[in-house]
Amino acid sequence: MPELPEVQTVCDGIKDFVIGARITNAKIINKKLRIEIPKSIEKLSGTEIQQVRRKAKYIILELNNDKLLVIHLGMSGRLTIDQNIIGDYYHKKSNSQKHDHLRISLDNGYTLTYNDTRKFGLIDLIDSREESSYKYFKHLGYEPLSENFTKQALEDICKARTKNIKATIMDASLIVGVGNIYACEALFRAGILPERPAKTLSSKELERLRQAIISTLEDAIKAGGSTIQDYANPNGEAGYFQHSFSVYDREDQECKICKNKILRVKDSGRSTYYCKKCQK
DNA sequence: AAGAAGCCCTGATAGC
DNA sequence: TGCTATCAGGGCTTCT
Repeated sequence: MPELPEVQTVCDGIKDFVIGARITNAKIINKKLRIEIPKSIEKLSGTEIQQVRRKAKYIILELNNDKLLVIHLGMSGRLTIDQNIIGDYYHKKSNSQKHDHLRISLDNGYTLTYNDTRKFGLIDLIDSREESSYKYFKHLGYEPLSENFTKQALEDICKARTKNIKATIMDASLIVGVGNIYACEALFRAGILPERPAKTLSSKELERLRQAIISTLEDAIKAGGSTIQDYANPNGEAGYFQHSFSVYDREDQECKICKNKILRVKDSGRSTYYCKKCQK
């Protein structure tokens, strides 16, 4: 379940291995994902990867042919770096090959593999000039870690909104990158009940929430940073900041602040964890 | 227009 | 033991 911090960690982790490298071979192993992997990806041999960046929860590889390789990890997607042994001979040690979908061999001896058991991810190849009009990008909301995500921005989002605050901050057309885990964590950190309609939050509460969203994501990125090595390590696996979750997946356990039991409720099919005493 | 529900998928787990 | 039912969840599509 990668969210923004995990996606950022993956971007940071693969950078050293792919930037400046040329693709020697791109092989689609299983095209079935959220959308079919376009065949055009197999014609990328000779192309250089110039930059790696994140947009919402998408990973973007900038190529030197004015194309962007767009990757979304969905629920269970993984990008791993393995070392080729001889030329294109592929020696994968990091995890099972069972759900491999795409394998990109590079001229520096490394192989980038996309693996996704649940097939909720996406891999696409688009023209760099169409980035802003791309179907999956054009409706994206604020980047929470950008300067655009101001106090005023969050107030405008919530001003007349009747749906609850948790669903609001998880809505990618409003704010990107905040999934179920970090929505629960940020609301706990801000001391706000998840089910409250967005428009009932005061200006002061919204500012507390904004700062909680930012700090929760930043802390998770910092924690992820210490596991960057693992992405390069064939045996490694970068995980969540899970040792420090305050409420997520802690039903019936003690609240770290007040010792009351953490509660779990279902909200539009998603589990929501919170502390009834610490969150108002 | 906004919000809620449905759907995609597999593996882990619970229930019989 | 081994089968079957349930659940998890991001994000798009469809319905209200």
